[in-house]
Amino acid sequence: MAENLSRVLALLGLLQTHRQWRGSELAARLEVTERTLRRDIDRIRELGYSVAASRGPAGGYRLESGATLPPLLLSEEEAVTMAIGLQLAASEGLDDGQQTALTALAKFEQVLPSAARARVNALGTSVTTAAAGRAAASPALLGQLALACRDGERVRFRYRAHGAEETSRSVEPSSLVAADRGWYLIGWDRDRDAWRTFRLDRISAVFPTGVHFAARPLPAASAAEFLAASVESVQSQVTADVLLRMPLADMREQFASWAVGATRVDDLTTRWPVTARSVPQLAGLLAWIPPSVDYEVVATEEVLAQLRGHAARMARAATSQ
Amino acid sequence: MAENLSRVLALLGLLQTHRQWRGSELAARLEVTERTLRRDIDRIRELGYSVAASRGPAGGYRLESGATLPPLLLSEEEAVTMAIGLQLAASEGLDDGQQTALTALAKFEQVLPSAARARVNALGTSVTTAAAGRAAASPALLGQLALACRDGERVRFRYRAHGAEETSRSVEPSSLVAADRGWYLIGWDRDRDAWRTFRLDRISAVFPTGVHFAARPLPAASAAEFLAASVESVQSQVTADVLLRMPLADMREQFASWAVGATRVDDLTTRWPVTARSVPQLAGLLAWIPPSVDYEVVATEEVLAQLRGHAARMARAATSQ
DNA sequence: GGCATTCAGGACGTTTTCTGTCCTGAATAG
DNA sequence: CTATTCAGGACAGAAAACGTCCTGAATGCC
Repeated sequence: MAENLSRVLALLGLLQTHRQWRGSELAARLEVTERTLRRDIDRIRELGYSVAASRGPAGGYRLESGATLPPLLLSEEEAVTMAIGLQLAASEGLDDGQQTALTALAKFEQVLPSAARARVNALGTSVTTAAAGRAAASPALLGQLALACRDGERVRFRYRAHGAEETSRSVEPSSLVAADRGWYLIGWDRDRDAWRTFRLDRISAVFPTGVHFAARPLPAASAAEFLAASVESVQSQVTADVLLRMPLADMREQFASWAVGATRVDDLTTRWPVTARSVPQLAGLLAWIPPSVDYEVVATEEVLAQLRGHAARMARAATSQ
Repeated sequence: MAENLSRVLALLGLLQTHRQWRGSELAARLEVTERTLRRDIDRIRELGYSVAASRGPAGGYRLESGATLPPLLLSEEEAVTMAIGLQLAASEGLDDGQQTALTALAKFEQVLPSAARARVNALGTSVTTAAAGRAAASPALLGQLALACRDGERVRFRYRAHGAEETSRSVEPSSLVAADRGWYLIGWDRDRDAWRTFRLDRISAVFPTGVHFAARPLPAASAAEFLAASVESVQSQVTADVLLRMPLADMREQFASWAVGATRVDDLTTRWPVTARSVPQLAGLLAWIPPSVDYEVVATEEVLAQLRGHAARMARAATSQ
């Protein structure tokens, strides 16, 4: 029997739900002697996870941060939230973590109970769409393709290229990239014998073939091209200085942690450096400056022109009917 | 020795990193006989996690979605990404998951190795600030308080109320609420013997006292009041119809999954219903309409006025120098 | 300074489990 | 038809787990 194993796992789970537990209570829950509990705790310690103990009344055991992360025992609720959080992190273009976000997502995709998966899809689309400026990919699709990329599994899907008929593609997926306007899949198109990029929102009816392929290195030239096409738009930044007609102290007060990097110009003016990934995002940020505060944007003429255009359009759009 | 335990855990980890594994390979990695490996697989199955096996060449073991989620074994990288994703999910106001996001975050907070935690803080602030319209709370603070709320642990911190001196507070934290303008902590102020709300960006120097308290139910009247103050601003919505000067098909094409709910008005016009949590957020969304597309906003006069004000201010702000 | 509470861990005997080494079966792909 | 891969019974020696009993030691409270 794996009585032993399941008990230690349960113990880990318990330690993760409350900060502190008295030994007697844990022993009772697990239906073992306190002596055995102590041995279980030792076992967990031997695995490298640090559990601290304090003595005396108000003492007890607690799981602490150690060298490595213990196995996470999540409720289904939490798992759903985490999966959505990951999608957000991925689509937010958390540059550093984009690939890791996808490998983590693949882990969920593999084992998430189907009821939970349904909830992820339902909640995920609403949240991700609302969230940021990027067209959100369907969570289900993202998960499926992330898994296929990770495992090197050939997929077949229907694709509707710009203005063209829908066609069926057989692709060896290589990686997923979030660009400004949406998600792209980079993969080897087996029918056309060439690397291609596919916009995720034009992909439908994906199904994994179960056939695995040997990883095919992106040729240097094309790789550069592909990455240029995607990474450029990910990393390109718009920087601007916003001169706010308000004292630095007030600005700190109202903007809270947004205020990072703001400096005083004079008693009534604050300089607030802003970086965004695109002009629309910059415009979105400016929208949050309180109505009572006047401001001025210092940026390249091109950026300013776009902002003016945007403002003019919005002014026209919002005339009373 | 807990050799046994650690091996099964390692096996679970391996099964989570690739879709499929051959038995011989797993056995080699774990340095046991294949017979023992089969027994380990059985143990995992006995725990309720479903691992499927297929025979013949190209066969192997794979972890599948079952009734319950197996313990997740994440790399530190993945954990960092996930923690940030959770913060995003929480601050994005994932309505359904707001509390779960925090309890999940608390789990991380408790066990995340300190190196990883540092990275979460560093990356987290930058991402969350850039992300959305809400003033982001420091991830560290959020995590700390989430933990204290979950465990019913009294905390002490310094608080600088609006325009007042900084004071020291001793509080029994009850819950964290994300409102439009930022995060709030609801707690019982022990010095004032009353329920209070605290803006997170005015809290500093938090430290947990280690003293636990019995959960004190929010009195109905006050609870209503508190929740009104916060939930109202969370749930209040701004709705508008945007009339886009472009055919529905084109709009679908360009807006992809954003286009949900859009309907055709005539050959050249598309109606796009938008809901946002506030006018600034609405303005932020409008910013993403491509420059070449003209549009018109149908909404209450109040909303329109705010949009006009915003547009006028931006136009002034973006004049060339 | 006592006293209750709580973790720590050695010793021991019995019971159970685990592992490797055989083996035979059965499904599957080419 | 054959090679490959999972499945699982039997067996014996080694190892571990568990409960019971006990002594220490830290801690907070009165």
